[in-house]
Amino acid sequence: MEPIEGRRREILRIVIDDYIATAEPIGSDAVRERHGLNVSSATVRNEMAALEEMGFLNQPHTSAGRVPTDRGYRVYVDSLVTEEPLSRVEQTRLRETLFTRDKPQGAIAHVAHALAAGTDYASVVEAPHLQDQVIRHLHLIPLTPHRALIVVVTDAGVFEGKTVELGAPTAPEECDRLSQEISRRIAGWRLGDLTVRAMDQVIGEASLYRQVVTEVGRLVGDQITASWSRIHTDGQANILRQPEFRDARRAEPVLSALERHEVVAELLHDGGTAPIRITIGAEHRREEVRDCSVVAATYYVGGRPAGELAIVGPTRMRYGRAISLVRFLADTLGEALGRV
Amino acid sequence: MEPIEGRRREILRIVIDDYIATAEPIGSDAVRERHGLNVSSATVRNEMAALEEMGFLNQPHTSAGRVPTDRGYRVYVDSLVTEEPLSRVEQTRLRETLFTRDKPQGAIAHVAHALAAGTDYASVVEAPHLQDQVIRHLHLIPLTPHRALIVVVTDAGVFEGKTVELGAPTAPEECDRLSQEISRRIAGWRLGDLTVRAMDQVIGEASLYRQVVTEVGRLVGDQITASWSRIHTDGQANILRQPEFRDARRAEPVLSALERHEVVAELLHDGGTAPIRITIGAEHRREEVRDCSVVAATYYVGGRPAGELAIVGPTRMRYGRAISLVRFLADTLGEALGRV
DNA sequence: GTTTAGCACTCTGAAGCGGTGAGTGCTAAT
DNA sequence: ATTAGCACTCACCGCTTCAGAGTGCTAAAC
Repeated sequence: MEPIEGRRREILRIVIDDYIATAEPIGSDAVRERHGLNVSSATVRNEMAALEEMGFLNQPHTSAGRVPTDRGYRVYVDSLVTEEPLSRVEQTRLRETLFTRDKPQGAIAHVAHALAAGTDYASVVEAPHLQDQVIRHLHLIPLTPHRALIVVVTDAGVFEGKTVELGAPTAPEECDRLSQEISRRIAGWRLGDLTVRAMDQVIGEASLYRQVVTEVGRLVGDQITASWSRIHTDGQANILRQPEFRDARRAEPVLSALERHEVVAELLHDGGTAPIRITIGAEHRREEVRDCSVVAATYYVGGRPAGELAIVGPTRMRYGRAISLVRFLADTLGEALGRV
Repeated sequence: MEPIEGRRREILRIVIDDYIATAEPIGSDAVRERHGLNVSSATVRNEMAALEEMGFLNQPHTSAGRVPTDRGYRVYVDSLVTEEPLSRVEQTRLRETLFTRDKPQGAIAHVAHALAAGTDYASVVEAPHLQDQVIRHLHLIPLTPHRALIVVVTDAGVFEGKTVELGAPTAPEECDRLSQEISRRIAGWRLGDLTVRAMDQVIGEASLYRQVVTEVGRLVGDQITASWSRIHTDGQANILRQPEFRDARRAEPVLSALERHEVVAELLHDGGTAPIRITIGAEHRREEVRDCSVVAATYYVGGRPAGELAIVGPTRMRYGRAISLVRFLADTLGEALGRV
C-alpha cells in the first residue's frame, strides 16, 4: 500500500477529525471552509473520491458526505492523529487521587472511573496478574479452629485467597507460627512458580504446608482463568450517549460484552505487545464489538507487566485524547501500585 | 380509596398481566378472549373505563387499548400479583453455586449475576454492612517494617481495611503478638461500637492499639459513606433489551444511575423496612429512575440485617418472578454468609 | 496536467395525504 | 346490569412530493 502524502493526507486527516467531532458525514465544502485549504471544493472532491477508491473513506449514500472506514481510522491512528496531552492540573489531580488510595482494589476502581469520566467512553481495568508477582509474606488468618483464610502479600498488593481446611484444630498462635514458617520458605518466589511440584523440594512431606501451598496455587490458577474478580468496568452508560448507539439494540451487544469478563479479557489482550494497542471495528475477533474501538495499554509494576487497562468506545473515537489518557493512567497506576 | 373487587379486580389483573407479558396496550377484546371471561367486550370496556377513571389504567391515545399506570401497578403488587415460586431444580442450582464460594465478595457477585440472569433485568447487591457485624479477630499483616494492613474477621466475612502506619519499626512476630492482644480485647464487639471513645476504657493509653483501632473505626465510617466498594451491579445490558428502553436516551439515565453508587444506595434503602420492598416509577425520589421499578430485600446474617439486594427493571416488570427470586436469594445469601 | 466553475443528477428526510384497522364510547335494545 | 350495534378517533402504513445537500462529470482556465 503506497503511503498517502501531502494534501491528500491532510484532507484525510481533516475529514476524520471533523467526523470524530460531529458524527455527521463530511462534505467537500465543509473540508474547504472549516480549514484554510486554498483549493476549490471540486479539487477536494477529487481527492476524496481517490481516498474512497483506496478504501479509507465511504459514502453512506450518493448524496452524502464522506465517513471514515475502519481502514481509514487505521491509517489515522497509525500516522495522522495528534495526541492531546493532559493538562498539568489534570495530571496532578489524577495523580493525587490515585496515590492516596492504599488498597489495590481502590486504585483499580479509581482508574476505571478516571478513564471513563475523562473520555465519555467505557473503560476496563484489569487488576494485577498474580503469576508474575513476587511473594513477600503469606498469612493464615484463623476463621474457625478448622479453617483459615490465606492472605498473600506481594510486591504489587495484597490478595485474600481461598479458605483452607486445617486437618486438625489449630490455635491462632499456631497459625501465626505456620504463617511465619511458610513465609520464610517461599518469600521471593514468583506466585506462578508456586506449584506443588516445586514446593516438594523445599518443604518435603509436611502435610499442612503442602495443603496451604496447594490452595495458593489453586488461587493463582483460578484468577488466571476465572477472571471475574480481576476486571473492573466503568462508564458503560457513556456508550449510550454516543449517537451511533442511539438505538439500544446497537448498544446492547457492546454492553453485554463488557459484562462478560471473559470477553473483556480477550479485548484487553488482543493486539500484540505494543505499549499502546488500538483495535478498530472489524479488526476485532468478537462480533459484538465490531462497531467499537479499543485503546489498551499494559501497566508495569516493578518493571514487570502487571495488568491491562483500556478504553472502549465507538470507532469514531477521540483517539488522540484516549491514547494520552490511557498512557498516563497506565504509567501512574503502575507507579502507585509499586509503592505497595 | 375503596378496594376494588370481583370482576373489576379480575379485569385489572388480566390487563396488567397481559401488558407485562406483551408490552402492548391491552384492548377489551383481548381481555375477554385470552381468559375465559363470560362477558361481552362492551362490559369489559365499561369496567376498563371505570378503572381508568380511578387512575389505575391509561390510554396512550383514544383508539388504543389500556396500559397500567404507576398506581395500577401499585395495587397490582399490593394485592393482585401471584408469586412465581422457583422450581426445585432452580433452587438447588442456586444454592449449590452459592454455598461453594468462600469469599463474601464471590457470593455477592454471584447473587448479582443470578438476579440478573434469572429475570432479564438489572440487579444490585450490597455487601454486608460493617457496623452491625461482630468482631472475631483482627489481624495486622506486616507490609513493610513501618506499615501493616488491617484485616478484620467478623461473623459475616472477612474485610481488609486500611493500612496503618506503625510508629516504630515492628517485626512480623511483634505484629502477631499485637494482633492477638487487640483481638482478645475487642472480640465480640460490634464494629460500629469500635470508637476511640469506647476503646479508651478498655485499652487506655497504649498508643499503638489506639492507632490501629482508629484506623478500623475510620474504615467502618468510610464504608458507610463511600460505598463504592460495597455495591455490585449486574445485568445492566438487560435493560436495553426491554422495549420501553429501545431508545438509548431513555436507558441512559437509568444506567448512569446504576453506575453511581450513592444513587444505588438510595434505591436500596428507600421504601421502609418490609421484607420485600417495591418502589414503582414515579414513587422514586430520583428523577432518573421514574420509568423503573425496584424490588428490594434485606438479607440477614446471624439474625441481624446485613445488607440489601434488589432487582431494577421497567415498571412493566414481572413482579411475581422478581419477588420470588429476590426473596429466595436474600434468604440464601444470608445463610451462605452466616457460615463464614 | 492540474484546478475549477458549472451543472445535471441522486438520494435522504421531512411533510403532506388518504386508507386501514384497532379499539373506543355511546345508545338503545335485552 | 348487560350487550349488540355503530359511529368515531387516531396511530400507523405506504405513497407522493419537495427541498436541500452533496456528488461526479465535463469543459474551460490556469
